Amino acid sequence: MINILLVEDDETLGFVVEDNLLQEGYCVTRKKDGKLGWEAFNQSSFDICLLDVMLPEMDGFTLAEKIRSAGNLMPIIFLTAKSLPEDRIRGFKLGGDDYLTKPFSMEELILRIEAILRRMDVKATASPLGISLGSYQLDLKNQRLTYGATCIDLTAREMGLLKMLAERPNEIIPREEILSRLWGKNDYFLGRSLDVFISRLRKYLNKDENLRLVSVHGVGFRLEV
Amino acid sequence: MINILLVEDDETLGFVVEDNLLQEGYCVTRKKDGKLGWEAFNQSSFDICLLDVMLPEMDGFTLAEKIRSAGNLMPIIFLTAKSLPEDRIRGFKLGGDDYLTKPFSMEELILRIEAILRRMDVKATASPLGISLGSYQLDLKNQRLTYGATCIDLTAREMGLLKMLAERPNEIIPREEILSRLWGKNDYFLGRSLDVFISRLRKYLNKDENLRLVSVHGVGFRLEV
DNA sequence: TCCTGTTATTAACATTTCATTAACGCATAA
DNA sequence: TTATGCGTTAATGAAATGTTAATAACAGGA
Repeated sequence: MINILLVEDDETLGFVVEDNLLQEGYCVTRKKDGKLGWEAFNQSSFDICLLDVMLPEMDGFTLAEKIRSAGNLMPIIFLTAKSLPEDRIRGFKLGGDDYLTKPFSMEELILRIEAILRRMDVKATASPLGISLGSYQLDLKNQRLTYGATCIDLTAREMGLLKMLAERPNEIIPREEILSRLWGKNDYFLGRSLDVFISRLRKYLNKDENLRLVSVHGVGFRLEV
Repeated sequence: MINILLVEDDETLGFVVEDNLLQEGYCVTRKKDGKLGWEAFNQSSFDICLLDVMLPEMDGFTLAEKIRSAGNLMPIIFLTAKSLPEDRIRGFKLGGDDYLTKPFSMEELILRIEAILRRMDVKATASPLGISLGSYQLDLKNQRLTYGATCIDLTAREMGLLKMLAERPNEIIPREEILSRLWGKNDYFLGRSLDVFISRLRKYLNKDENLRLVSVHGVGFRLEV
């Protein structure tokens, strides 16, 4: 379980960020000013900090300095409205830290968090490193599909295709979209190639009765769970 | 034993610093340019870095960035002739780093090193001197691989590669990442060179049945334990 | 400087892997 | 029915990798 300390005074933004992170499977502690953030930091242990820069009581940079001078090297991501001069940014990045200028997309924030956790080699076994598919488990990191004790190593393309289908289950993914995203172009032969892969995935997935890879004639494919 | 990586091109200054640190009981590895420093970083493990900023081949900041983006949070002290703007300094300090303007006294340098090590004290024990690999033991310090009574002396590259694989066992390490971190660039021939090393490591590791160095076609390699 | 041993790289050839293409049969829709 | 789309298996060929040997680069010593 990954613990995140979020210090943000804006109620709306804070709620949105917290909510999204919770949905991603992270454990979030939210504080409304620097002082409360500092107290929270001292009371339990976190894996990563998200600090707003402009905060009441104690600004984000000062809080970060206190955390650092307490000997803690945990990664910090600053959320800031004003853009910073280039060399200051560079300084932060050297420290293993990062910063995001508001407004930012949650997608972007989550990507950065994941990147940092990966860099820190945190064994984030509970996060989106796998997708469960019925009684199967798709291991994105190791590019393999496990079913009980048995596991099937997938090729890069098989993985890409299955991931694409599994990310949007019970939804038609158009052939056109698959081809353009995975193959980059869309001609007759690549279309046939896709069919070969679909056929193979069906074979891999046939252990689970209530997992069907259905084709929608003339449109695309749907992975039903 | 505290390992220090010192990257300094000035022969005189480098010698003086190294000598003083040795007398203080530290273990020092000295390199003459950024590129060599980066290689050294990848080949063994250090507790702290002293980087000159102005270096041939690759400057100190760039080297620090590479170290950080390799996921390493070890403290870095920059040795610099030019003084830096205030907010840049602040950025470095947030990162647990520090900087000294030349000329500096050895006394001052040693005080800063001690201060940083004290701050890190909690984590000081975390620097691994060896990695166990099934029934093998990888001795980072002596750069050798032991299996029962027998031991194999590894070359620097063999060590760097095996270390990289062993640090993240059961996980695919992309060819691309290996080449860019260990070799610094990624062309066809270096790729073949990597294959030669993989082949050799397999030979070294074939005593232990349940230790497999698997290749993932088109992606990279995985060391399974 | 010239050796000499060590190590990394390149060459050369064998082998494996995998996406694509081919081939044939069935299903679907007009 | 007929044309087209899809399912499946097998054949093909290009690219990636495995392996061994030859060469190049390099450091250290005589």
